[in-house]
Amino acid sequence: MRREMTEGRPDSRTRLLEAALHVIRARGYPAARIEDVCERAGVTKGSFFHHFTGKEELAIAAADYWSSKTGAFFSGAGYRSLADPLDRLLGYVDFRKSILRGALPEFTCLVGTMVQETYDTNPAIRDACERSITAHAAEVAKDVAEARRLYAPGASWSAESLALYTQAVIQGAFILAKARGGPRVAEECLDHLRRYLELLLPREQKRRRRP
Amino acid sequence: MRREMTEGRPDSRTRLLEAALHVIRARGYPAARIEDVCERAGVTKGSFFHHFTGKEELAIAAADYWSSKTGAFFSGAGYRSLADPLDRLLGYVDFRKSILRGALPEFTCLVGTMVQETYDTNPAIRDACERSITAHAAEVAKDVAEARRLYAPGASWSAESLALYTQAVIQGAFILAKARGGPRVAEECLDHLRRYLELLLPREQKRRRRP
DNA sequence: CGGACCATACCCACCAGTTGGTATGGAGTC
DNA sequence: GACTCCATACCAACTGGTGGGTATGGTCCG
Repeated sequence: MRREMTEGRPDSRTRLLEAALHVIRARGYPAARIEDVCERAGVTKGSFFHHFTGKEELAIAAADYWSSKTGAFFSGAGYRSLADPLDRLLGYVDFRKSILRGALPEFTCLVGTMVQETYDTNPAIRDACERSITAHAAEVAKDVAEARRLYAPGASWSAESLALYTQAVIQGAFILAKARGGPRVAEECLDHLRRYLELLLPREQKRRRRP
Repeated sequence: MRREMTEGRPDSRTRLLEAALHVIRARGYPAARIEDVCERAGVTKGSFFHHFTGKEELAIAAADYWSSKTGAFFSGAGYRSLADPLDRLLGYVDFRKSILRGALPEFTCLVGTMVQETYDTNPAIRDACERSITAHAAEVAKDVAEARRLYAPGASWSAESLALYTQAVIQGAFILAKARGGPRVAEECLDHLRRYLELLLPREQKRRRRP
C-alpha cells in the first residue's frame, strides 16, 4: 500500500511523522506550524496535504506512530530479557534514566506534551494521547503485577495504579526538566521512583517479617 | 498605584490575570487568544493593551500572579499550623488531594502547562515558570528538611530533591488527569506519594535504630 | 487641564488549507 | 511491446480567516 523506503531514506509520510515528533515536542501542538514540519521532513505543503487531511489528523497519526515506535523501542531494550520481574521493573526505570541524553525535544514525551494543550479543546487528540499512555502503562503493569505477586502479595496498592504512578513521575520529571533547562532534575526524580519501588517490593521480604 | 477593588469587583488588571489563568490552563499558552481573556475578564482589547504590552508580558505577569496567589493559598491552609513537620508535609499532600475538585482547568497548574510549550521558544516565560515552581518547591523543602532532621537524619536523599520530586508527581498527576478526563488517577498518584513519604520518614524510627 | 483608564475601529502578518498543476509507474488492452 | 488510462506522489503559488497589535478618541477623577 505505502511506498517502501529505498536505501535508508524513509517515505515522505514517515519523514513527516518523524518531523512532527520533533516539532511538536519542541513547540507544542498549537505552535507547531505545518510548514515547520514540512521543512524538517524535506517536503512541501502539497505533499503534506496529500498524506494528511489536516493538522489534527497529523497529531493523531503522530500519537499512534509514537506508540508503536516507543513500544518497539522498549520491548527491544536489554532489561526486557531479565528473568526476575522486579529486575525488569527496576531495569525499566534505569533505562528511562539512561535515555535522558541530548536536547530536551529528543527525549521528552510527545503525548504528555500534546495532551496538556488539547484535552479541553480536541477530544480526538486527547483520546489518541490517552490510548498511548494507557498502552505503555499496561506494559509496565505486567511486570509490576508479577513483581507484586512475588515480593508484596498482600500489598494494598494495585499493579495498575503503581504503573500509572511511574508514568506520572516520568511525565512530571519532564516538566521539571523543561523548567530547569536540563535533565538533571529528572534523573533525581527517577532515583526517588526507584527507591519507592524498592521499598514497596523488598527482595528479602520473608526474612524481615516477624508477626 | 493600582486602583483598589470596590465592593468585591477586582480591578481590570486583576480580572485579566484571573481570566488568563483559566484560559491558559484550558487551552495552553499559544492557543489562548487575547480576545478570549478579554471576554472572560469583561473588558475590551483597549483595556488589555493599556495594562500589558503584549501576550508575552501577560504570561509572565500571570506566572508571577499565580505564584503569589498559590503562595497565599497554601500558607493559609489549615495543615500549616500543625506542630510536627512530618504532619505538615503529609498534610500538604492530603490538602493537594482534597483540592482536586471541579473541572480540570480549575485545579491544574498554570506554570506546569505553560512551561511545556514555551521552554524552547520563549526564555522569559520559561524563567517565570521556573521561578514559580522553584519557589513553591522551596516552601515544601522547608518542611521536608525539618522532617528529615527528625525522622531520617542519615538519609541519602536531600530535602531539595524530595521536594522537587513531590512537584514532579503532582505535575505528572495533572497530565494523567487530563489524559483520562478526570482527577481519579491524580488522587491515586498522591496516595502513592504519601506512602513514599511515610516510608522515607518513619515516625517510630528511634525505637528501631540500634547502633 | 492632564493623566489614568477604557472603548471602537482598524491594520496587517501569519499560517492552515486550496488550487491547479506535473512526474512516475503500474494495470489493462491490442 | 506499445499505447492508453489512471492512481499515487509530489510541488509551487495563492487565498482568506484569524488574531496580535495599533490608532484614536472618549470619560472620569484629582
